[in-house]
Amino acid sequence: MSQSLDRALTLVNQLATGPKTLDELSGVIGVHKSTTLRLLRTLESHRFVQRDGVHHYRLGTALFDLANLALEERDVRRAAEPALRDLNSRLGHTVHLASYEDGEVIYIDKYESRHQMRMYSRIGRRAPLHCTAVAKILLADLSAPALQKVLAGMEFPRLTENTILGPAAYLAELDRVRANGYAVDNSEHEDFIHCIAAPIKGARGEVLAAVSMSVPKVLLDYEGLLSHLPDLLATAEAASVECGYVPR
Amino acid sequence: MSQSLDRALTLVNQLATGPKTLDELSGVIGVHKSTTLRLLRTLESHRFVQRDGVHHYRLGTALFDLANLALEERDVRRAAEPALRDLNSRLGHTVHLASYEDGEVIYIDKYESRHQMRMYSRIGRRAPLHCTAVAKILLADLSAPALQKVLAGMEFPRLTENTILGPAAYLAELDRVRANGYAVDNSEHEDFIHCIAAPIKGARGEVLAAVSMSVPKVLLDYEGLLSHLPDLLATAEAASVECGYVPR
DNA sequence: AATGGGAGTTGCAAAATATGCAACATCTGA
DNA sequence: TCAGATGTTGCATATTTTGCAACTCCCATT
Repeated sequence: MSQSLDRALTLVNQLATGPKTLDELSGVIGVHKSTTLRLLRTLESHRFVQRDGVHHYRLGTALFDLANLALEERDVRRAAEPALRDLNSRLGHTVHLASYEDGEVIYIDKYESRHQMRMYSRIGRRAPLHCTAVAKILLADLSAPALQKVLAGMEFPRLTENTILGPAAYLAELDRVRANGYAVDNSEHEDFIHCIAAPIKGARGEVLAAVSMSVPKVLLDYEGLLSHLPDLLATAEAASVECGYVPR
Repeated sequence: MSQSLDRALTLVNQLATGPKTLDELSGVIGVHKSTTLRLLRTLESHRFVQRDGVHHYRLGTALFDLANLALEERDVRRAAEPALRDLNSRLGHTVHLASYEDGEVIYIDKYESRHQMRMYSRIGRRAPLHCTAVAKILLADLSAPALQKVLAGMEFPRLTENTILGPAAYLAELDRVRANGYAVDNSEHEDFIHCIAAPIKGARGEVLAAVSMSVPKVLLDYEGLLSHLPDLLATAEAASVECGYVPR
């Protein structure tokens, strides 16, 4: 649509593979080197590229600034939406997005089950800390002192016969979560529902939010639920990438 | 130089402050909205911007990719050079750049003192772990198990009367380094030289390298050396930013 | 020191490209 | 259904980009 802009962006992409000379770059976009030079100078004036001594151009610092600004701007909810919606529409189960705020875990988004049986939960509502998979994911990422503080205020009411009942068992569970990279709620909250959750990460690898899938036991037994883990983890990774996370 | 490119880059910069509508963006660059639309579409085709539902454009994921590629491409030595050269030329003292590689600390760059007395050191040479400021910086960032492993193979030969002589004292020193954000070598290596060092960090806050300034005691006493800490830390931060680090 | 080659830079004229316009399309809310 | 706001397209115009060729600068080689 805009030729010169298109060429310039192609140059930037090319520079991503390493520093290049003026002639190399001219070859890539197939124009005269004077044309390339003028494009590079404009890019340079916006700090998109910089000269690397003589004879070489490379990506400039504006990219870092922009990427970081974009990250601040971008909120998890919106960035994760396509991946979560996809998971929800493919499997038809309830998908929740939750985030940690100041000692609490809050549901910030929800994609309804396509089945009859629906979960009682609402955006904005707090998730119980001791018996939900999302809370386990989010608390597992806290620093030791922050976790201790939260733990000090936690209660462990028995809700089902699987409910984790005390700090020691809960800490051990968090260790498993960290080791596995996912969390489960094996009917610890309600007898008839179980749930798996995975972390959505940001550019620095920090956990921004947790995504979970909740399924009534009548539809899928525990083993069947766990078989969806790779799918859930892939969903979480796709959402993470949208939030600036770099896999591996 | 290239008008349309310049306008497009201005748009990208503008979008960094948050999602904008077509009309807002047209206003910023002062052209007809159809022109803006065409620029945005080209940017969109390169994933530099993306449509945020309707009515809004925001920065796209290409920025993340490019920023990360730029980081991999960019090596510390080259990225840190301007800042280090500046420090060296302003103060005239020896500046070293060192990095941690597989249990060892290696000098990867050096800017010579402008004074008569020069340090015996060479690029590519290993720095002693127990008595140099750069090693303290780099080891202080290791994970606990990695540090233990290095510590197991460390020796603590007495080189001066200030040399740290055992693992316990060394670990305590590393705690101080972490707390302070800088390290010193208070004549622990050679009687007549002392030294301060600071970390150069990458995009995820990890320590990529350490920069140090070494000064003969006859030129500057210990207090005088420490008075240069703010300058050294500013230098390290400038180099860090070049490596993708985001302050605060 | 002179020479030659490679890389970068500039002015200019030609022409391809980007632009504004106005008409049209689409969506939202009354 | 309509009004208004926002987004989109075709087209003629002229502005902007382009390639060219000449020139400079820097380095390496003789």
